Amino acid sequence: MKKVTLKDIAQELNITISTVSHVMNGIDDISEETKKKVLETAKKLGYISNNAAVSLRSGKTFTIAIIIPDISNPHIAHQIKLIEDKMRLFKYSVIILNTNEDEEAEYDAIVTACSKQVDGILLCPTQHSTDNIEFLNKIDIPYILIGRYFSQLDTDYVCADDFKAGALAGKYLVDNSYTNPLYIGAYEYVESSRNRFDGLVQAFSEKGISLSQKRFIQISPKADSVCSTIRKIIEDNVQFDSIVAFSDLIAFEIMSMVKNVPVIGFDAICSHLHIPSYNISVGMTNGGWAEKATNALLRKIEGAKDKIHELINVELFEFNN
Amino acid sequence: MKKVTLKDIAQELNITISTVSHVMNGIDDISEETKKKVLETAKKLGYISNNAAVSLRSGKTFTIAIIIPDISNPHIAHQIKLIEDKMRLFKYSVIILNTNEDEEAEYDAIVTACSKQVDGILLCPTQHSTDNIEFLNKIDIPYILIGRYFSQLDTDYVCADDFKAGALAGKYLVDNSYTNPLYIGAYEYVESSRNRFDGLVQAFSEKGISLSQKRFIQISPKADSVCSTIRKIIEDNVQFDSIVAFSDLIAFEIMSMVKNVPVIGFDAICSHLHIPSYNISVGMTNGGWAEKATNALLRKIEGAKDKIHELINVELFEFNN
DNA sequence: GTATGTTACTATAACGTTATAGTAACATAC
DNA sequence: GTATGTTACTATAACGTTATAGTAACATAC
Repeated sequence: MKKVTLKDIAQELNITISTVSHVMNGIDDISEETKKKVLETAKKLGYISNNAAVSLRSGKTFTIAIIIPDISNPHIAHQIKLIEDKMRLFKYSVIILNTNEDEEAEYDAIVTACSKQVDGILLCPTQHSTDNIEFLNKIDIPYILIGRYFSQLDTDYVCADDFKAGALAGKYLVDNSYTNPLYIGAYEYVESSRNRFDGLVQAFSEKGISLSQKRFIQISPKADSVCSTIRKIIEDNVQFDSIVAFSDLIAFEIMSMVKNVPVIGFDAICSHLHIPSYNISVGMTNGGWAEKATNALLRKIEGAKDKIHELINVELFEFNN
Repeated sequence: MKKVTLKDIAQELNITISTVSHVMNGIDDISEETKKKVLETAKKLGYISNNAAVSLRSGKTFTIAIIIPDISNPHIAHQIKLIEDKMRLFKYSVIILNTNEDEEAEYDAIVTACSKQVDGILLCPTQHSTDNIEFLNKIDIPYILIGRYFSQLDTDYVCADDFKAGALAGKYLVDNSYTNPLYIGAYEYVESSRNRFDGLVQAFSEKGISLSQKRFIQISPKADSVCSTIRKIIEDNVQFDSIVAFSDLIAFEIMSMVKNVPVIGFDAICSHLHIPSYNISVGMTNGGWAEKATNALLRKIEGAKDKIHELINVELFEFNN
């Protein structure tokens, strides 16, 4: 890779690197004439600043890391698209790190992010334990949890209102006379999964129907596990008249196996993907947490000390494309 | 952010930074005893290497940039997931930059990538012109085109076999007695869109049916444009008995508007997203270009000089979940 | 005519590493 | 007993910036 440095510009014009640096950084103690010459020469030579050097000296990288379970989930991909677009406006770049729901991979991702000297982190945590959050606190880097939070920890977060989401799904079911739902949720540590179930239970109890904890079927979000979970339910002859799934992705898989009952998902993937199918989903309004998470992290990077606890409003969508 | 440096470790053990650096980098001229002490102290203090300093000195960042039109496209998101997973095995991190099909944004993305001193770039080009490719060549950075290539330029690329993809769609249609298809493609500069149409034409001509260029309806990939394009076709009373769309995303949108004819898309999104719907799509076999693009870029970064021209095989899928 | 301020620069060190080149202490060869 | 080799380090400079502190030349104030 060809490298043009401040030194090259300075030599060409017989001035010091300091002067060139001042021009480039808009420090206003350089004459208009010199400024113009520097800018012209920079353009002529094709100068591109060296972020490594800038970072080493100034401590800023204008880079953030987004650590998420899996960017191939369209809901996450969509949120990340919005974040990247917004961050770019503020001159930040985005490093993507997938954890695949693995706690150790998450730890490695945090270390990588720190090694890259990122200015901040957006993290959708695996939630197996709170270790990695404590690690983040120890190294004292600005971060915001996205999509999932720990009720027992006082961290900054921007998440969907999962309890309300579950309650909306529940309300839809009771209103349509489905009284025996099954909830297919993520593994027990994921609070958003539990919160959605709790909301569901609440909606039913408001109508005088009590849902047993046994209606919560736990799956791990690994390959094939939805399939095998559903197969087991059918083999065990578990009774149900409706299904609520932890996510649209899971709901879609269930819908391909179970045809005769309504399946409600979460994330409202169909609001940006025009999937030609009937789909009921509870999703966030106003573009989800992307915008608020971006703003929150930028404020944290700038040193804001207030706690950010945002629950994004949700609504139920019935898609029929 | 708390910073532990090599200096801190060296001071703690009364040795030089050089020695610590050698241990950290596995340069094998340090005694086992010292190695052990260094490693222990590094762990105790929570040392994380400073990538900015490493990069400045060594010239390597172990970071690559992926520049794509829009990561919220599930097909792209899926490929990027595979790339990130693979790159991570080789200690590389991935910066994502969306161009939104905008040539200037693409230029900015390249400049950003260079400023971040990435070791290489994977680019799915906007193809408005060849300017940005020439820019990449000028700055002489390892790069591989993904998903789209320029037939008139001798750049490295890993792409789907678009001509064959179009031919497969065409074969499916003729075999099922659809003789009057409409092709809804991307704007004219995107060669993969044109190649798919050319394949389609070829498949029909093999059966003695000649398709007019007027069957190629061009849309820009902006919001709402699919919708308005289709609406116009219907208003103009254009006759067709089948539709081939440039991508599954476009196909899905069309399917929500046009119900009575088969719509064939590309990318086989349903092979990893279990969308509960009937969908015909031509997609890449063996996981797409992710794996080969990753390998190709890594080899280029290591200095390989041979040209990489890979067309990934495609097949037609009929999904019915 | 001295003090004070402004303009437009420059000089220097430092950020945290690693590449390069060195060296003291000891071992081995003949 | 000299030459050669090996082990386990160390010394130094440099990567490309920016932060900090300076200064010469001129202008203005009273």
